Amino acid sequence: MSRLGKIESGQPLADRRVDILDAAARAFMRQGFAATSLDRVSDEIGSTKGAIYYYYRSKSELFFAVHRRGMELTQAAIRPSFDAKLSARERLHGMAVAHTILVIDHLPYLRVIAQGLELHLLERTNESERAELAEVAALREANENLYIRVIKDGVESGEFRSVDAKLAAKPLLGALNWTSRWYQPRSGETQTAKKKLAEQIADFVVAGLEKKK
Amino acid sequence: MSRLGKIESGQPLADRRVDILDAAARAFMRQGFAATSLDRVSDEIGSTKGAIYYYYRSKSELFFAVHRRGMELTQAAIRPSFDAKLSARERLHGMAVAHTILVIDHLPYLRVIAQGLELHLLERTNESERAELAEVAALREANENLYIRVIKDGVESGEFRSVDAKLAAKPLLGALNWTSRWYQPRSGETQTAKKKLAEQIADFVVAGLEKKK
DNA sequence: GATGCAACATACTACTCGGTATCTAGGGAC
DNA sequence: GTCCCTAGATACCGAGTAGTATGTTGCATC
Repeated sequence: MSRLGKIESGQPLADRRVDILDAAARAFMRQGFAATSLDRVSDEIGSTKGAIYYYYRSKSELFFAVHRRGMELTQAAIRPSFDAKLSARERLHGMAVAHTILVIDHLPYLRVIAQGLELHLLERTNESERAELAEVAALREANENLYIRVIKDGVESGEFRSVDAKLAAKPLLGALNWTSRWYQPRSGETQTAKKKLAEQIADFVVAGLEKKK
Repeated sequence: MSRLGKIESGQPLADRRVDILDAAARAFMRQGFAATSLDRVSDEIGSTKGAIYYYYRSKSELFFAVHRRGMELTQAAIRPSFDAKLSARERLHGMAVAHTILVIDHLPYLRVIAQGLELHLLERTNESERAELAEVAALREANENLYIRVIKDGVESGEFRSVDAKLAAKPLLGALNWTSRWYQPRSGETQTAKKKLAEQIADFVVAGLEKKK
């Protein structure tokens, strides 16, 4: 069997890749890129560095993979509300709720991407890493663009104040992403409790744009 | 004296301390704590590691000093508006404007504290570092409390929606702190341009709390 | 003009960690 | 039962770096 494919008895290869990625996300969340050692990451799955290097070619490739996964999760979470046939206000509200619940449910990935790719990676990298970096940046931009577009829609429809959508998206995303920094997972938190929290944050960002009337 | 430094009777010692702190803030901003080497920091002021260790006892002490300075700057920036005898709405607006302008004017310090103290420092530290960490956390809380109190005031006066002030402060601070992540210094940016940007962000966070009427 | 101290510079040590090269268990295929 | 490939484990190296121990320079004071 060639690269990533399953064969009988489950999908061992894909599973191990995911195990490693999850462990890396947790480690990067807690300690950041530089302070995280691959020995620690492999310890967490009861394995050694050899396992990681079997699936990933370098530490930074693993880091980028965490970022990409986080971005894709985000896109998947907010897309449906963005595409819904509703008012801009309701679409934005739905995006913000979904975004916040995503942060809660996938905290390691979302906190890592909220921390950002550390900039020194930009400087001394080879060509392939530079390409991955560009890809991750493009994914980030794609997510941001969904918010920019819905803000524009709301301005044009008269639901929102007359703001510069690109600029307005910044504090809006800040409010949402910040959740990954202060939220502490509560064991046994109900789905309704999560949703209530998400609604309050969504109310805040939507109200920040709405016209007073 | 050989190196650039004191000439006559100024406060050479305090100046050098500030030089080092500024260089450290810039380095920590760009690369984070773990990836920043003290050799690099000292290079930036045309000096060597010996100079740093003359003024600071460890790398983490230097890191904490950057944090403390950032917190103190923040407190100093938002205090006046908090204390002003105005409506809660106007006080919060003033705080947010001052906060944002501070971020722009002291980006290295503010971005470092927005990144947060990396959590692995919490784990394996000695007693004195633990104490400094507690102090920095207290300063952070003090700043957040100013926002919480003004939100409460606004709720009680009926200017703001009936929100949980502690919870509402989170996305609000996220919107403000996020500026340190996306803002790129423009050489020759005018004071009015900065203020215009700050006003728009302040409008957003205030509107997020206000009652529609 | 010898002494003392402040303000560093220099040299060195101990240790961590990314990456690599090599080894190995185990399960199909024949 | 031999081959062989997958999925790692183990051992190792070299670079980078926090912290330290010691050297050095210039000014101030007597």
